[in-house]
Amino acid sequence: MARNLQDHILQTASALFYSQGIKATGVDAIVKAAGTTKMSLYKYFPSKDDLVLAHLSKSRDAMLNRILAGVELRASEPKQTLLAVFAVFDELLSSPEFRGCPFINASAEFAEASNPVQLAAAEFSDTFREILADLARQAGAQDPESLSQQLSMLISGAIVSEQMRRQSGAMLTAAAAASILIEQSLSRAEPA
Amino acid sequence: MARNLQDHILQTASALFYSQGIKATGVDAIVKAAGTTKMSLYKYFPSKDDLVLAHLSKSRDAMLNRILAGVELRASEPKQTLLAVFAVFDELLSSPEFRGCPFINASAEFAEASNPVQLAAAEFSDTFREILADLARQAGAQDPESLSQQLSMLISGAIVSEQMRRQSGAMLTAAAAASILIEQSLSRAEPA
DNA sequence: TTGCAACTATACAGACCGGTATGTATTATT
DNA sequence: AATAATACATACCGGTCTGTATAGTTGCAA
Repeated sequence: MARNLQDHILQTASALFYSQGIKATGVDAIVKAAGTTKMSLYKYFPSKDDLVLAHLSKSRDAMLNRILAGVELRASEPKQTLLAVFAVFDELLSSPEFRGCPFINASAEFAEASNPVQLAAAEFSDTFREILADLARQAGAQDPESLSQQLSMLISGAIVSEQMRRQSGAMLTAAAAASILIEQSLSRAEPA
Repeated sequence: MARNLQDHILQTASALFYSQGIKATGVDAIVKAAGTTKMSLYKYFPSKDDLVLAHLSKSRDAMLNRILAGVELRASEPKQTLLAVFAVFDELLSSPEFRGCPFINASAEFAEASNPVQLAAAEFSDTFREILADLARQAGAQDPESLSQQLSMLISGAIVSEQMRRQSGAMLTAAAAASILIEQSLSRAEPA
């Protein structure tokens, strides 16, 4: 199952952090769930904080890969490519394991602005927006920066909405709004 | 300053819960900040959970009052009334004490779906959406439910965006998107 | 077979958590 | 002056937290 113990511990911790929250998950619980011992855990991760940051890094990579793969899979005309991002997130929200965005949640759990967890969350947020901005630019949007920020806010909003009330179809409603905003931005960008 | 001790304790706790997070704020810290003792705190709030729920209830009332007052203050034509909500939130985001939405953050801190904190957060979210839906209905929107969900998602999204990166002007960008969505919804609602 | 590294088992340190017990000072009411 | 309510002071409880120390076990390789 786990090629090496370090990965196995990280994977176990990651699942617990996401499903129960980071502060709510003790090291003992991780050790028990992973079927290992504290000594082994602390061998690979010198502190819980290191483990938390590794979890966020892993989540970051998984999320970005999933988005890029989904976009590539559904890629067609420019507008549909942007909407493909919403389809990817709609899949995520539909999973019974969905428990919100790991970065939004982590940002809420660790309040101090200087905390490394906050920085990791902010960095992911920026990267995601840049991806959207690139897609918007390729689609020929009038103001790719604004459009990407708006689409990213719709997605974040749909995530927290779905987190509070499941099966609300939030991401589809968000996609409908996105469609209108994209249309506007593309039509205004056409030269006369 | 504090007319009675109970209010004073709640106010102190509320500020700490919001600024540092709920789980990160211990009872001892609240007692110390309020200049009182544990015994007095536990007289009025039988458990920390009770204090947390009181904090959310207080935040709920404060937030709803602020929104309604802001809307009434800026009320003019229907569309501007909806956009007034965004102006209220832009004010909130501009405060140096801003640390995100108390309910989104609380929802992230307490993961279990059945937790009373989750229920309080969901209830606020619903109430807020109903207010937006009423305004959208009064404005003559084509589909007030969808529009209100979209506007609410833009606002939540702008809040988390601003939480991760301050001074990003997220709420103004959200308002621009809202303006487009409102326009569309109103124009489509006009009978031919 | 010996040796070594990875891993396990378990106990513990020290701090902090929410919550309680006991007793005292202050103030208002009667 | 007697009583009752309110708040304070302080010490303590059991439990949990992150992190460490010590010792035993396994498996593989020379």
